[in-house]
Amino acid sequence: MDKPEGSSAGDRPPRTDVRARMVVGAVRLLATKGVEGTSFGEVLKATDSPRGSIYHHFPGGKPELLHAALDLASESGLTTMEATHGQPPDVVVERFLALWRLLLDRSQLTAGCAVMAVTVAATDDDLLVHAGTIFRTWTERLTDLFATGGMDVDSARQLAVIVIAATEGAVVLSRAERSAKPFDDVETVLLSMAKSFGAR
Amino acid sequence: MDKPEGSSAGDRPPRTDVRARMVVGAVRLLATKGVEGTSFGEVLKATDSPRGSIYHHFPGGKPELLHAALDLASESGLTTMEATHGQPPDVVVERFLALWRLLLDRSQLTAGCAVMAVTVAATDDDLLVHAGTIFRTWTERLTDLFATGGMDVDSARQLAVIVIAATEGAVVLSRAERSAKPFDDVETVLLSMAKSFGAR
DNA sequence: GTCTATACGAAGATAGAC
DNA sequence: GTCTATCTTCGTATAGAC
Repeated sequence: MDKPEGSSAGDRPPRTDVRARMVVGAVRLLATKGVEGTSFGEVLKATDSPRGSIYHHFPGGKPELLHAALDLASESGLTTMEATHGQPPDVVVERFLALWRLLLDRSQLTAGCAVMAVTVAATDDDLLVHAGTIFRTWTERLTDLFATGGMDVDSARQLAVIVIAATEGAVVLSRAERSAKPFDDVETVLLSMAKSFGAR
Repeated sequence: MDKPEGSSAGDRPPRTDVRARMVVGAVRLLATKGVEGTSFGEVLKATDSPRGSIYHHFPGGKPELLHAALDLASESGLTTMEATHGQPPDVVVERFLALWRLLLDRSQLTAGCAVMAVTVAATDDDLLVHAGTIFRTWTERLTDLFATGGMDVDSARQLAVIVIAATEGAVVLSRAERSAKPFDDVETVLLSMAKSFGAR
């Protein structure tokens, strides 16, 4: 996980990876404390990064950091989805939900979705558009997977949208209520839905 | 809720209502700009209130303002629900969705849910608990309405949770994507669900 | 009940040394 | 590439006059 820190020629770049660490930290902070709580100070403290390198790695300041965090969050969702290619709809739904359950479990119900955090804070217009693009991409990807799994396109899109909306909402409910129950209930309903939808 | 503060007996209180205006403004700001954007400065500007009266009306400072905003948001949801007492589940769902659609329409897709905004920002523990209580209360109330409408209690609770989760999520998606389509899709699915659930 | 003035700290951002 | 120092803006909060 750490760098070789090579010396001579032909070697890999120094790879301090401070930037990457900061982006990961930003995603985590967004998920747990929102945009407000994702100050450079907090990111630095959480990732043990040198203060002097903030504007070296992020000349665009905080917006650039947030955009980078959105990209990372987006990818992590997409990666999970790709892994379910070829599976039937209910399995795709199950895996998608498992990603979020893992987030809730590991954080002891203190973390949510970084993309949602940015959407809700909505300070910057560019950031809102970026978040919207991510949600749209997720929806399209899920739709494709459901269609590949045998569903007709209209049903596939409807299922994709409600899976994403309900999951995002469920994460918020479980976080606020400090209980996994809302998430469990939503999971039960979504799974049975995917099965009956899949029949079409 | 407020104290008479009167001098002599029987007279109406001065009713400047500055406090009430500020709370309404705070709810709106929370829904559109999140906790970060709901500074006293913004609230004052938005509600055209006198700066000097902030700590007169809210001795507890910003947390007190946010708690008051949560209470108001909670009530507005509950009021809408009460109005559907005795109706069948799909009508209850329809009315609940109509409340959120109105919010999206009137704000031209720029507003979301104030309770969610507080949950996601999660600065203060008391505020998170308060938000959780509201979600739980909404869920219980919806469950009652569905049960009264003829559903068995387990189905009623499951339907209540997914309606709230999916609606909250749909509002976020539509806001971020600047399109009512995600909300429309979720509405379609939830309504057909309420109908088939209602049969049990 | 509302005003002004002000203290205080946090956060974003820049400049120049090392 | 990282450091320190500094500037500015903003938001919360208090004090005391009107």
